[in-house]
Amino acid sequence: MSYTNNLMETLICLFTIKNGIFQILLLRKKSDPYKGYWILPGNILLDNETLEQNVEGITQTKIGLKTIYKKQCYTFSNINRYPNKRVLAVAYIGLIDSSSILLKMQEIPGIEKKWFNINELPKLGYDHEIIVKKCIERLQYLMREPDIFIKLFPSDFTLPELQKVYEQILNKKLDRRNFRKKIINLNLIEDTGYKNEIGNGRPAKLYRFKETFIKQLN
Amino acid sequence: MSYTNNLMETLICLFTIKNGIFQILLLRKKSDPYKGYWILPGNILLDNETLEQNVEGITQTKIGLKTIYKKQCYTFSNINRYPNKRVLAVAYIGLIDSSSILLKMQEIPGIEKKWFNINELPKLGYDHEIIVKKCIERLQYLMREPDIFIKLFPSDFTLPELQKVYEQILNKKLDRRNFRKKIINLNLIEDTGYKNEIGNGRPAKLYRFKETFIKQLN
DNA sequence: ACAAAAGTGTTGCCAGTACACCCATGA
DNA sequence: TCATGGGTGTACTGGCAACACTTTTGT
Repeated sequence: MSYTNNLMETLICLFTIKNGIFQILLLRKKSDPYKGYWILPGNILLDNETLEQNVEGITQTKIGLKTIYKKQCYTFSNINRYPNKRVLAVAYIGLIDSSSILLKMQEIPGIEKKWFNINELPKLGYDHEIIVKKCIERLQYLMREPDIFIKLFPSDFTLPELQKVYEQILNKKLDRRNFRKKIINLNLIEDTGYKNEIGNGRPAKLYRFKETFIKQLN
Repeated sequence: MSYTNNLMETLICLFTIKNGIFQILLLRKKSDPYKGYWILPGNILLDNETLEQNVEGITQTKIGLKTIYKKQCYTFSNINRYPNKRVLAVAYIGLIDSSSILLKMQEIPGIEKKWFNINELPKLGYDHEIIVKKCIERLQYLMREPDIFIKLFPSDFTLPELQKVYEQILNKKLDRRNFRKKIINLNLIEDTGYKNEIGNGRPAKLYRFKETFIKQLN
């Protein structure tokens, strides 16, 4: 019974939508324990930084991005979540849109990272599967706020694309007409006048976030 | 730069309704730093316990209750939230009803505790004022779920009493007729047939939680 | 009788849901 | 011309908000 060895780590569940699919970023573990497994990006908390600073550090040194939108999710404290030593974990949800990934995410030497379809997760190391599950639950909750999707989703986009995002995250089918009505009534997006020309069938209208909406986010 | 000294504490914002007033339990700090200040009940996390076990420990040894309803709220990590050393805090919301306090809460030698009206908080030690604020915000959120009030509120009760609870926690006036309609439509409570005889004016009907509702909570 | 607080009903509005047909494009 | 997927309107429902008068008690 002592209290000198409570290490603390932060973990990031970084979500995005790539090619219309809800995905999460995982890193390949290069050393034991769990060598070869995929795990969440994370880091041990240092004495002289806050959790948020630590998350920023992970973002830059392990993910290869300058900054991400993030929200604290939950703190995990099972005794045996780590082999050999006691480590608590504070999980953060991170959100990023796919065009920011393309434009801004750098490769980092020695780090193997990969986006996984949320329905096709590999076997994860540690208790990270539980942590991912909790973060998804919280994200479903966050999606009640209608302005979250701008974090996940780039301009320009079509409403069918956006609907598929909601359907994947909330894990249920939505009615097309009702969805359109709801999103358009939010008054956050506008028609660009352009159309998405790819794919079968009638081309979908391209929408963008309104300037006023983007501004008020900063 | 090291990571051996990250102490961790849990803190409990224990809320109740006493005499119709929304209150929080604070303890008097007996030693420096912040000697004489009021602070949240808390404890340093040990190696061999989870956060929840630690909260249970506080509940029993510092508050004098066997168990409480609790929910993790948020983890605080400002570098200077503690003088001299670095301590992170995981805040929990606790809820208890006033008749459980009367029947079950024990005095503990050496501990001075007191319930404070939420609008008349004394000067708090550490960053506990910020933590209380965050927990109240989360509680307002929790109150959206209509079954939370059973944790805070004993049977039997009158609807005007219950309404005052909501008004205090949500910090706004509610319409009496609409409030009654909403609560009664939840179908969670029933008329006892008795009336509250004290006070001026027309006596209010006494309600109780339905058996079926109480059962499904366990 | 009057002061004080509790109880009660109606209406309008908005958000959510269910549901079926037409439109634009590529093959 | 047909297959594919996108776009649109209407009607119903339930929850929420606004609002004023009557009832029961103690003094």
